Amino acid sequence: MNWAAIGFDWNQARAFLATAELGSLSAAAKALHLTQPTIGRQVAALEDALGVVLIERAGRSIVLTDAGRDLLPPLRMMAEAALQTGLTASARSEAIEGRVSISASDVMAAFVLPEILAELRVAAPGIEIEVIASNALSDLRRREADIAIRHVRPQHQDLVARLIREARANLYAAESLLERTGRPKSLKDLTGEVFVGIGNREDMVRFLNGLGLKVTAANIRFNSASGVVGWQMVRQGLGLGIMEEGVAERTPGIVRVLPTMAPVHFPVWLVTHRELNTSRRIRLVYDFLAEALSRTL
Amino acid sequence: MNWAAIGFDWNQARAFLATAELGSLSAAAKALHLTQPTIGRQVAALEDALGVVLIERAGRSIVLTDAGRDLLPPLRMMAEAALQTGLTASARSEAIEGRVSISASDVMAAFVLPEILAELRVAAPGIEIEVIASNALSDLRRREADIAIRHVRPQHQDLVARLIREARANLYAAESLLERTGRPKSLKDLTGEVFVGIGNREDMVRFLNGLGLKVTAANIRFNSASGVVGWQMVRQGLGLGIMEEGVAERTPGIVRVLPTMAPVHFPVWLVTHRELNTSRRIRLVYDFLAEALSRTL
DNA sequence: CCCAATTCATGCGTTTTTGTATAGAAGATC
DNA sequence: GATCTTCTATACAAAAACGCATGAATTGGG
Repeated sequence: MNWAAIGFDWNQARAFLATAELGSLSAAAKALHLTQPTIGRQVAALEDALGVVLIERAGRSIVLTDAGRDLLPPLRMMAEAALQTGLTASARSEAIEGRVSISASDVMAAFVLPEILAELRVAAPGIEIEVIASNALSDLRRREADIAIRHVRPQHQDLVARLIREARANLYAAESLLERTGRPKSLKDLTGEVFVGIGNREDMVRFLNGLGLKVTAANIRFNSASGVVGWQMVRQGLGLGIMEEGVAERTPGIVRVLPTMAPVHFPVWLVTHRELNTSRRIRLVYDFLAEALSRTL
Repeated sequence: MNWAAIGFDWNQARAFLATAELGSLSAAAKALHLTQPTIGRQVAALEDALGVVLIERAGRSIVLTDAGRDLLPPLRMMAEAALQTGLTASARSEAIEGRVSISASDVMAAFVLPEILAELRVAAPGIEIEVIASNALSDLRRREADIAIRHVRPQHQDLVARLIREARANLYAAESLLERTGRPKSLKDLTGEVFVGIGNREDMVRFLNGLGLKVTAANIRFNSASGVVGWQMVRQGLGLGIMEEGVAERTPGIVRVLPTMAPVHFPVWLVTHRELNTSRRIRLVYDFLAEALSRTL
C-alpha cells in the first residue's frame, strides 16, 4: 500500500461526499452529526490539501466543479467500503450495550412494538432501540435498519429471514358507524359502503375486490399513506377498514364486519442482515422479537 | 447513502489499517506521518467506537484479533478507493506548485536526471521533485511514482507511455584496465575477461551471451544490484561493464571496448498514469522530461 | 546472561479542531 | 417589491487531538 498517496484527511473527504450528495453544507452537517461551519471548513481544507476547487459557492446553494464531480465515484466507493466495514464490525460486536434499529410498518410500530419493547427494556436494559416507522421498505443492505419486520419474503441472499407466523386481517368498523348504517349481513350489503384506504388507492381497490367486495376507487372516500391515520379514521366512524386482527381486537369501540367472512392471511417475516446476525446484541433483539411477535400478534 | 452507519472516524480506520498492514503502531505512525502515541490512541478510539477489540498487545508487537482480521478486506477496499480519489484529484489539479515523483533506474537517476532537473528548476521553480531511484519497477497504478522512466513497454491500459528514443549501450572499461591487460581486438579476446555485473548474475550472463561473448557466471567476478555501484567498479578497473552510451561518454577515464561491435539498442519509455496525464503540473514535468531525454541521452 | 534496541503506554503542554452565536447574502413567497 | 426563510461565512470560546518526553516491557544479539 502506498501510504503517502492516501494521506489526505479521510473525514474531510467524507464531508465533501455528504455535501455533494445532499446538496448543501447544512444538510451534510446534519447527516454527519456535525455543524455547518465544521463541514464548510473541512471541505475547504480538503480543497486546499488536494489542490483542487471542489465546490463553487453560488449564493444560497453550492455547485460542484468538474473536479468535484470527478471525485464522486471513487468517494462513493470509499463510502461503500466504509459501510461494509461498519457492518463487519457490528457483526463482530460482542457488546450487549448499544443501538439496534428496527424497521416496521407504522401500524406495527405504533400498535405492536411498544408493548414488546417495554418487555425488552426489562430483559436488556443496555440496549438502545431506534424504531423506524415507515411503510417503505428500508434497505437492510444499506443498513437503514438492523432488523426489519416485513410482510413479503425478502429475496436477497445477504438477508436472513424467519417466518414468524401467518397473521390474519379482517374488515372492521366503528360501532357508532354500524349503529347508524345498520349491520351488514352479507358481502352484497357492503356495495356502496364507504371505506378508509391505506397507502395506494388502486392497490386497496384491488385488495378489496380480491375479497369479493364490489368496490371502486370512488368508495374509498378517505385514504392515508399512514396506517395509523387510517385506523384513527376508522375509529372515528369515517368508514370501513382493514386491520390486523390482534390490533383490532385491542382497539375499543371497533367491531368486526361480517364475522363469517374468512380472514385475509399475510405472512410476518423478521429480517436482518446475514452478517449482523452474528452480533450478540442484534441477535438478542432478533430472537426476542421473534418470540414476542409469535406470541402477541 | 446511509450516513449514520459510516459515522465512525475514517482517519482512525486508516490508522488501524496501516497498523495491521505494517505490523506495528510505530511503523504505521511513520507511514502516515504521525506519531506512535497518536496512532495508538486512534486505534483505541476506533475499538471504542465500533465496540470491537481489534488488536491484542502481545508485548513488543501486536496481534490482530479475529474481529480485526475481518475488518481488513473492507478497509483495504476503502484505501483503494482513497487512492483512486487522490489520483483523480491530482489529475484535476491545476496547480503548478506541488510535488512530482519520478521513478528511474539508479543509473538514470544518478547520471542523467540531475542535469535535466537543474534545467527544470529554472523552468518551473515551484515544482518539488522526488526521485525514486530503484531498479524495481515501481507500480504507477498504486501511485508509487507519478512518472517513470522505463526500458520496457508498459502493458496496462491505465498507463500512458511515450517512446523517447532507442538508446544505445556498449561495452566499456577503464583505460587503466586496458593498459594493463591490453586492448582486445575481437570478441574472442574477451573470453576469460572479468566482467562487472549489474542486477541479476544470470540475466547478465544471458545478456552477454546474446552479444556473442562466451562468458559464464564465473566471469562476473563483481556484481551489484546497483548500476551506480557497478559503474564505479568499472571505473576502478575491476572489470568490463555495459553502460548506456551517453553516460559512458561523459565518464572520464572510460573507453569503449571493441568500438566496431554493434551497440545494444534498448527503448526508453516515459510512462505516467492516464489520469495524471491531465494534471497541469505533472504534464509539465512529463513533457519537459520527454524533450530533455530525447536531447540528452 | 546481560545489554541494546524496539515497541507500546502515559503525562503534560501546545496546537488544532469544533461548536455556538451571529451576520450577511440569495432565493422563495405573497 | 418587501419579507421570510434558508444557506454560507466569520469570530470567539471550549474541547479535543496531537507531539514530545519518558517509562515499562519484551525480544534479539553478543
